[in-house]
Amino acid sequence: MSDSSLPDPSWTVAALSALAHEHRLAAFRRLVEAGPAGLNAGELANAMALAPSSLTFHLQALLHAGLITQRRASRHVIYAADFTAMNGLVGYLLQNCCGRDGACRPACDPAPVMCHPEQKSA
Amino acid sequence: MSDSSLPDPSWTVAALSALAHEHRLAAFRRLVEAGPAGLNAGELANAMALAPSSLTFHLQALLHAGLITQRRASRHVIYAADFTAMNGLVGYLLQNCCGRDGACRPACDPAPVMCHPEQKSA
DNA sequence: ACGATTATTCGATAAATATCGAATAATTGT
DNA sequence: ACAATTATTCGATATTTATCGAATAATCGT
Repeated sequence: MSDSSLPDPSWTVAALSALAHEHRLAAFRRLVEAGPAGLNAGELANAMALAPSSLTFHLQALLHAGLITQRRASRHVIYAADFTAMNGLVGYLLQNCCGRDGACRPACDPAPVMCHPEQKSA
Repeated sequence: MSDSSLPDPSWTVAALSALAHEHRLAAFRRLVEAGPAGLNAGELANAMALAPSSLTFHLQALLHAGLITQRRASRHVIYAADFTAMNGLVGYLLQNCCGRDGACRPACDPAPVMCHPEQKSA
């Protein structure tokens, strides 16, 4: 498998823009930390010192770029990182911005790694 | 080994911002294509339909973020992609935005790859 | 030294982004 | 139904970004 359909440049720009902000990168990192369970808007706004309306503004940017998902649980709205989308973004960068002969390829470095991720995915 | 010093979040935001624009992503991709030899400002401005002053504006953004290098050759100014910097950016995303158990790891997929880039780096 | 070539800086201007408080919507508990 | 809780939308405003033409700087050829 390996879905292999790479994102197009215009989506990539949207995704990069979404992450290219201090607060949004921080929020996304927290959501990555939280895993599929996600975090609600209140927890997030509380953790980062931000007005609720400002946080919503940033979450909309991430949501619109498809990097996070949104669901409702009673009166909370829960956000979670979309790892598939992030996967697409990293894939795009590796394939288009790192040169043909892998001039930049940190991915395999940190561990011996046998190059066959499990990809559990929920 | 493995330089291991990861970029800090604030540099990461700068690098993401630099790439988060249609023209800059396109320019960077061309520079990646061109490899260490690079391209001069004129070739770049010509290839993309952009006023020279506008291109300079975008190249400064990439340069300031450390994603490209600049050197002079007679009356041309030649820009080249900095693969080490790109490496750092991808490394940051993989380590901080992809979950602990590698929820997003496309890097090892495309090729068998033996993970030893040359990194000439003049 | 002079004109031609190449690129950057300098205004000026238009457009997009980020911020917040106040008003509105959605949901729950009583 | 009503008050309380949680989150979003709606202005209003300040800041940053992007764009271009014109002026300046740097280098080359002759």
